[in-house]
Amino acid sequence: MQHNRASIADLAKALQLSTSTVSRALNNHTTISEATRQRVQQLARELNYHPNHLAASLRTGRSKLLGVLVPHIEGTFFASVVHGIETVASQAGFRVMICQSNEDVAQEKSNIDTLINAQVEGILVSLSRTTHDTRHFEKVRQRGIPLVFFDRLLEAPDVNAVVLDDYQGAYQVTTHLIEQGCRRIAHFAGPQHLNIYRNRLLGYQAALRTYGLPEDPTLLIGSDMKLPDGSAGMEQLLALSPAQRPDGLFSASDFALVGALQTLKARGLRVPADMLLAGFSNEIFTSFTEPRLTSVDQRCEQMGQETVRLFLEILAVGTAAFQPRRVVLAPRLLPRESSERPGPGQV
Amino acid sequence: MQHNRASIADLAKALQLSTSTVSRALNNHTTISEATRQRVQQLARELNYHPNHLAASLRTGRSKLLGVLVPHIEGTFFASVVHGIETVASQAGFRVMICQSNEDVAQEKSNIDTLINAQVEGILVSLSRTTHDTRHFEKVRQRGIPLVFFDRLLEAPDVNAVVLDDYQGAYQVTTHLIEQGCRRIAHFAGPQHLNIYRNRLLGYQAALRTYGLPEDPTLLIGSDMKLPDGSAGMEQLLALSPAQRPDGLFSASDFALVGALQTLKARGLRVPADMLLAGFSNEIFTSFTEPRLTSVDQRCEQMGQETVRLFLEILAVGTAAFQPRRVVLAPRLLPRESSERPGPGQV
DNA sequence: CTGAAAGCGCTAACAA
DNA sequence: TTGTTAGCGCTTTCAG
Repeated sequence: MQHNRASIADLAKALQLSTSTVSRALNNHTTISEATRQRVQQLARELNYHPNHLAASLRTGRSKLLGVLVPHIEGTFFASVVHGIETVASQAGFRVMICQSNEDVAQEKSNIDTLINAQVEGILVSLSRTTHDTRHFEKVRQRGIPLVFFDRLLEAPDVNAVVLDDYQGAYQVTTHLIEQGCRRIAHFAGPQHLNIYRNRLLGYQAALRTYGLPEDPTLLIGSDMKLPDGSAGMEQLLALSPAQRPDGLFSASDFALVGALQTLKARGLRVPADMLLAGFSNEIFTSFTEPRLTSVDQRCEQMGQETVRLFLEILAVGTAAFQPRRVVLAPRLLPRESSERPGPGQV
Repeated sequence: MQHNRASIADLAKALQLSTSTVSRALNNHTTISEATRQRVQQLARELNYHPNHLAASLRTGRSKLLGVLVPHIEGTFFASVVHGIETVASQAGFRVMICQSNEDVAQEKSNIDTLINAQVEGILVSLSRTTHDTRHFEKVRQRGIPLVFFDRLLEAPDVNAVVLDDYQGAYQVTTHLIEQGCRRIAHFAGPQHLNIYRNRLLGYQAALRTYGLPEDPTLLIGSDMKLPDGSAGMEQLLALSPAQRPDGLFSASDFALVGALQTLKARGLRVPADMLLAGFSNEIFTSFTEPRLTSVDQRCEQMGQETVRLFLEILAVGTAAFQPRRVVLAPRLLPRESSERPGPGQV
């Protein structure tokens, strides 16, 4: 007992009991006398006993470990989703193991191995930006480990997933801009192999069609959605002839939107007087800029919670028997100053 | 092999070898023939073999697991520190288990248990805001588990820690404000039982003394450092008589500073014309506000990296033998528009 | 270079 | 209600 690490065997010896009895007492089994239970738990406290989860997991085949694989945890979105995941997971007695792919497929692959080796009972994943196929998830299926995607995924028939209705969110925000008077709305689109950016583009286009507005390809700018991409995109838009210049912008990312805003200001243009702006994700800073930026809430916490719930369902039913399901969350438009129709009293 | 989960025993049987030989082959032991090694690794690949870390850890007594306990992962700071931790940890072959205390001592306590039970080989921790004593870390010491604090800690003689020189950072930023012309500088201070906020206050006071400026208690406002606290604090400052009103503000948190900025603007005051502002932490949004906010870089990534390095050192030397050490990182002042001396040409 | 055997700490039949 | 026994998958002496 070099380091004061008592084991069940230690307790058993000290109390003249068998290890099984001690184990049962510690786990509050029903088939144990109250007296023994008390004695055991008392001594456990005194000796500062801590169960060895490794050993228990190995024996039971249940690690009570849940793997989470995200592109990164910077920014509001993934941090909040992870928070939602932890809340529900810990309620269900699961510990969570978080891995970051850093938007890199290679790391995503090796993280999958790490999680499998750690014997997680399930994997919750949001794909990296550089992931174009999901063959590396085959081994997860093969092993019968429940797999649930959230937010970012590759379309496939039989996947479990929790996603935001990005199409609907984009449709709403675009409609909002139109109703505020915009007629030429630009769109900053993200990598189209990712469902989220594709759906945001589709929602944008659908809204234009609904209102009979033309889709002008010069107003559609694809990028990686970082802040500098937004600045560059806006430069591109401002280079257009006055007739071609948009009166509104819907960016699929708040970061790119801030870049656009900064460029507009640097050029002496005003928001919303000269152009209306709207983004996506409701990053914390959208309320800190001037003007505050209209955005779409992605239900981050709820997404995390639902993802775990879906995992728990699969676990209960069994991977083989479970009918793959997709949970779709409703987005929420958050109109702010950046998309307020310039009043008649203004210049 | 219900789920295609091959074990060493399976490989051994298939190859007519002993499990020990297979184990050695998989772990690239030297005492193994190249031919056998190839055969084993080949089959392992074919059967999609994944080692069971649980079993290996149980046997070797080395989990290769590192516990990280943070108040939360929202915001730039902790997310970046965690990133730094993961980088160095994974290089050293450690997996990382992240727990969030949600700024709650009770959760901090139970997280400690979780980590101990998971058999982590070390614990890296930044204290929750509600932690006033560290008795719950006693069991970590008792078990001889290396313990390293970072950023937030309670002063004690024998702790291992990696911290920013908050005193120096505060001293620099306050000096900067003074050099920009401020004579009455307010300070938003955080909970004083936390080293970081105490040291920031001390640095602020030291700078005032250096320049012979009086310390006016009406300019010192303590709070929880959230955004609304900053708004309230600024209300309080603006309620002062013109003679008492400060011409500069150093907030120990960027969030509170944004609150202050918003209140100033709402009252029709301008920054930096009417008041100079500076914060701490270099949150991402400090570059998104108008004006951009002066802040102090906390070396987040580096802090994470150094914390792991210190842990690895302790692990190498042994907890008992290791002479507790404190690593202090140098802050970096980032002057931005919010603290630019109002030029003579301005109103 | 390879094999036999023991055991990490725990749980769960089965037996008493 | 408690004890006996076996074994989860792996590593590691010790022997050959």
